[in-house]
Amino acid sequence: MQALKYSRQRESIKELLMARHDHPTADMIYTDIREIYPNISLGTVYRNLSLLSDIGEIKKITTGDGADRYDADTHPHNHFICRLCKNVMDLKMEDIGYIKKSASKDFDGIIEDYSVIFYGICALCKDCHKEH
Amino acid sequence: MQALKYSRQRESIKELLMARHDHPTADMIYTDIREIYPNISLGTVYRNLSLLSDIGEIKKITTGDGADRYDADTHPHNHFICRLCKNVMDLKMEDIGYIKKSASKDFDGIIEDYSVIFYGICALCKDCHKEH
DNA sequence: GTTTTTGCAAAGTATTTGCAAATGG
DNA sequence: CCATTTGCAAATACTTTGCAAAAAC
Repeated sequence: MQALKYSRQRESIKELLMARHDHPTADMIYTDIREIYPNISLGTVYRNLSLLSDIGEIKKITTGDGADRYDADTHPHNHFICRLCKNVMDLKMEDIGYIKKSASKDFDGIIEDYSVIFYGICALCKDCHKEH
Repeated sequence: MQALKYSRQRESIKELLMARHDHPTADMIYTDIREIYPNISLGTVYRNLSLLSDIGEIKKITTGDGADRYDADTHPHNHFICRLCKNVMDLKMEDIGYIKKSASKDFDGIIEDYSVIFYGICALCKDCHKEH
């Protein structure tokens, strides 16, 4: 039975993640957190991101291209990834939670969760024909 | 400009993928295809899966846990992943293509595509309380 | 004959893990 | 003190790549 003990590193990772909204990778977080804890290791960052994700305090976003991203916003919302600049952004759109019911309808198992990612070209890349 | 040349290996990979519906990984395909082409290399499998995916003949499924899966069925449909047995299965459900319109509504960029994955416990794992 | 594809091996990413030392409760 | 977490380094998992030879056209 594993009791959770406080750690400054974990706290700092979560704070950092709550302060930004660009869905950073473990490595981006590692780089930033080193300014506060210069000796923190990448392994610790990965371990804490996994742990926070397991207990539901953050969300892992698997993009299908490169490293996983992390998001401190656990409210139901969807993401968009620009195929040019690769930025991961929040999408403002109406709730589509009912697709879960839709999926459950003729299914014998249990649908617990779902994740949606939209792909395309972001506003900036659309206008400039280059990456951002 | 790159012209596409026939290759038996590529053809075989596509046939194999069309014959099965379990969304295999590159490595599973590699193992199977070796019974036909014992000298095929894993690199060739990866290269062809990428190529087929790029030209839209197959679909890559990124699961967020382990290797990517591949699917020869390119019709719009959604997938379910059991968090116990990790199987990736097709979901029979009504079309939810309108979430794309929903996402486009207040978005300045271009939504080209989307992918949905449902997570939970499959019927078999639900009944047996163990993996399959 | 020129271009594309292959097999092989090596390299490249992303992530996890073993372990002794440090920290938390 | 005992359990958990850390830093470090090594290991692992997955995928891509350089290159000379083979195959396609």
